[in-house]
Amino acid sequence: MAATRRVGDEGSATRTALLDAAQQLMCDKGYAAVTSRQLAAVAGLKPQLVHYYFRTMDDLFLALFHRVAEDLADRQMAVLDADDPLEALWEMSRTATSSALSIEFVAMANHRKVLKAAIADFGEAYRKRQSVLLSGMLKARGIDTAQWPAPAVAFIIESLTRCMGFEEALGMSGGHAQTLAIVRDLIAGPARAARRRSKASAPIDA
Amino acid sequence: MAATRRVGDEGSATRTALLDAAQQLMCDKGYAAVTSRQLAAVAGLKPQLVHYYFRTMDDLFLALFHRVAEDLADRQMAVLDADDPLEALWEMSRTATSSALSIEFVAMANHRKVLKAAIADFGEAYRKRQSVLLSGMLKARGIDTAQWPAPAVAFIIESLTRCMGFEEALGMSGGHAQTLAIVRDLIAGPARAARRRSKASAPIDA
DNA sequence: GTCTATACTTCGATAGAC
DNA sequence: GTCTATCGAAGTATAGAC
Repeated sequence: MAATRRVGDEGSATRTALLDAAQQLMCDKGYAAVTSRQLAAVAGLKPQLVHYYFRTMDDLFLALFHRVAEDLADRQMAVLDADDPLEALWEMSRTATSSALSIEFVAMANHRKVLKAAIADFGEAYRKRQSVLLSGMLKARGIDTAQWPAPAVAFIIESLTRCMGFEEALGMSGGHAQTLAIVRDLIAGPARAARRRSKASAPIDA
Repeated sequence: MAATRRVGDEGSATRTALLDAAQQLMCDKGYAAVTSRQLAAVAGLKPQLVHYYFRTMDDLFLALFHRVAEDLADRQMAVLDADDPLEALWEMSRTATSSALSIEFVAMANHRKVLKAAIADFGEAYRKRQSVLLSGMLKARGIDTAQWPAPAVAFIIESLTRCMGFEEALGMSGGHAQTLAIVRDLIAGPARAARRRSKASAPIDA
């Protein structure tokens, strides 16, 4: 019976090593490569230890997700310490949501029910915090939040960074440079953006 | 040897049935559920027939991808026949790139090399055609394409629709409604958008 | 074209010795 | 906590009869 099974301690070095190996495998070869056997091979351990520390593979993926989610939440709040918080938030999104790991988790959600719930929960919470952060940043920039609501901007930022990460991983690049230029202008602020463009006629929304 | 193996005819009804079953399985349970056994079970056939029509699972996924890619290319060109091509293009992206099938293919690219190449090739070609279509539409709307280059707009549209599809599948919704409202305004055109907003002060880029 | 039979591999998971 | 041994299930793929 499952209830009688032992489970290794949370602080164990072996447990951490298994999570590290899982993370590495997932990035390099995709989540399908994260099996108890391959995992053990990478970590230099026996496959059975995986089941000792994490009863099921679902438990392992869940533990790994929570570990990276916590790290992401920390990095999210850290943008407030930056000189230019808005730019920091954009760069944080670029490196975080577009990472191979993040892509794999989203991809995995479809076939692992417990992960789907965990990812959705964290995603919504992350989006809410992002909206709060952005709300302040947009106002500080003098941007009309009635026209550009913070939750929309949060979604747009995550969409752009996530998809660019996707496509970069595939080897695609069409439209990336031009999009980055637009974002650079928007982040730089109205004044500097205007100077960047020689003939700034007919803005899209005016 | 592989070269001596037989391969079923392209026009075969059984072959089509297998592709249909693969498509259904992929949408419902994710690509990991598309195995020769489960495939045959859905189609009411024997697993070995999969290998008769498609020597390997890679071949099957490739054939399915090309089938949906062709369909997507057709729908892409069809937007030109619409009364409002720009809105048609947006709606087409909503239903096409955000479909569960599309998501699964992107997710699968990481672990199936042949698919990665096929998806990247099609993705770039699709983006290029989309840029050409959008270039005309933006000019017709009086939008400055120096400020909003067509490739960037193409990328942005695909990012937003794809990620919204993702998140909807996960059960997320934060920022979606607000983003759709912004897009509706942009598509409706400057004049109508201005009327929609009571106090349109300080547009983000002016 | 479709079937039966089958080979081989890898998977998740458990039991029990040490 | 880590090991050996092992189970049953599911995967891809092939050979050959009909």
